Amino acid sequence: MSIPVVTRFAPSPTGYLHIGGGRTALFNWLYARGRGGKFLLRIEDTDRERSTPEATAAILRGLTWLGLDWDGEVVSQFARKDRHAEVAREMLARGTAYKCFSTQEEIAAFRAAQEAAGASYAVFISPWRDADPATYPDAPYAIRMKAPRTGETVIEDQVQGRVVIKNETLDDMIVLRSDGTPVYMLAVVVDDHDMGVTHVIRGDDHLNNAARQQMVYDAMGWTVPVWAHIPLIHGPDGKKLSKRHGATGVEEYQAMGYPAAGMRNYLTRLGWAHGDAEIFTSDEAMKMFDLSGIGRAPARLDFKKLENTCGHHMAMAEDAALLHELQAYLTAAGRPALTEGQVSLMKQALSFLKSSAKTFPELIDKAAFLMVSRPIARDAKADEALDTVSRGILKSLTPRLHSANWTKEALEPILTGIAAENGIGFGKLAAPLRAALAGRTVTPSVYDMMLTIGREETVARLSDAAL
RNA sequence: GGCCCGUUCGUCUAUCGGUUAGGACACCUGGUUUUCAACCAGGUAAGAGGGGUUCGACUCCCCUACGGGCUGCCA
Repeated sequence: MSIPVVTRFAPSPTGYLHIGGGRTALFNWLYARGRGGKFLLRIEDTDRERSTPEATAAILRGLTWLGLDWDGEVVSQFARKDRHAEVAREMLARGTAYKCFSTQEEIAAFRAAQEAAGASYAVFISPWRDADPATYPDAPYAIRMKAPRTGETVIEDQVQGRVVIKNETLDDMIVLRSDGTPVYMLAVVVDDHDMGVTHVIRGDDHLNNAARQQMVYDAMGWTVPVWAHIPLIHGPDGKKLSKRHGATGVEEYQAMGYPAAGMRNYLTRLGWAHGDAEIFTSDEAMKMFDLSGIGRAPARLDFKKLENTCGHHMAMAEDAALLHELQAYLTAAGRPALTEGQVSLMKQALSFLKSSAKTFPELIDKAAFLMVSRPIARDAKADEALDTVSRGILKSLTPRLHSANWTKEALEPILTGIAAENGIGFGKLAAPLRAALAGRTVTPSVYDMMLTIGREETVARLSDAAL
């Protein structure tokens, strides 16, 4: 009987949800959900200067769009500052931390002197580390962890393997600032411990930090969680992902019209693999997901593959759900909402539209024929397709549509018949039909369009064009 | 500067000492077709470089190069 898995995502609310953060959250979510565990959310808002409620809201929106639901209340790290300070005091009492009266000026001077001497970087060891409390001045002090100076700290990482850090390369990190506020490194450990986090899955920019955090666990006699430091995501050029690569915020992807299921699938496969599995649902991903499948090298974003993956999910989606997401997309992208009439037409059209669209903008574009109203504006190519001969054919076609059953089976012989009578292939007939029905020459199948808009509208559009 | 991590087709990756190095995206060719797409079939394409270890290395070790991270009273 193993302990239930508890994972967490702990972003800093200093901006939107970064795509890399989204993937980190996704991995934590998949791992927990696939094992009947819990996935918690904690906002690391201890930096009061940079943290904003807007950023927190944006992060929550991003996670929600991605479909990553968390358990329980969102924890504010800042709100727990007293608890953090309490632990710092306990470390003091246990003798695993000490009061350091060195001022920031003194520390800066030490580093400057090191640099001036041309010496290689040296860790700062506070002179108060082993000082007699009797010598303590009546001055503000910070609390520093009394870290081991010899030996090594070993991080058994599920992704990176066994990482050995020599203790002499680490300084005695401050756990409580002289103003009494806790430092991030302490806060994470205390929070993760108090929240019962069993698996810490996060970016590998924290790999080195893990050593110092592990020292805090040891100092408090707490159980060290399972570590899994995952590589960061890079831009297409292999450099760290930044604004110049284009979209870095999760919400930007929503606004670009990628379906969330496709996004999840793509992000899951970015830096993680399970044999040849490429296209899968979230349920399937939960079953397959494991830490051992995570790669150690940073992955690059590939929009082409993202689109392809999204195309599969678009086609897999259920019409009703897809319609909802389409409407959410229109809102997110600031595009006009569907009218009631368009919604009902869309319900019929989705079944064939979704099979070939990869994104919502593409879906909308293919649905142009049901978004327009008479008189239908035509582009240049559509005008070209409606030459005199074609108009004549359309004119002769409309009467036959009045009595026809409105099914593809009934319509097909009528259209092919008209084409044959005029000695042209069906392709030649389809062009003016597209032009008449949609005002453009690139459209879904003419049958699909006719069936969707119905007899009355079809005849009206054809008559308009035949004039 | 020090320490840590990484490097298989253009991209995401499989491989866990012995394979014609597999799959997916992209690309190219052909097919299907009512346009675009989708779809089907086929093809081009990879172990950063150099040393070891071994009967045998993509796989293990070392060096170099390149990329990334950490090195704060930031998170």
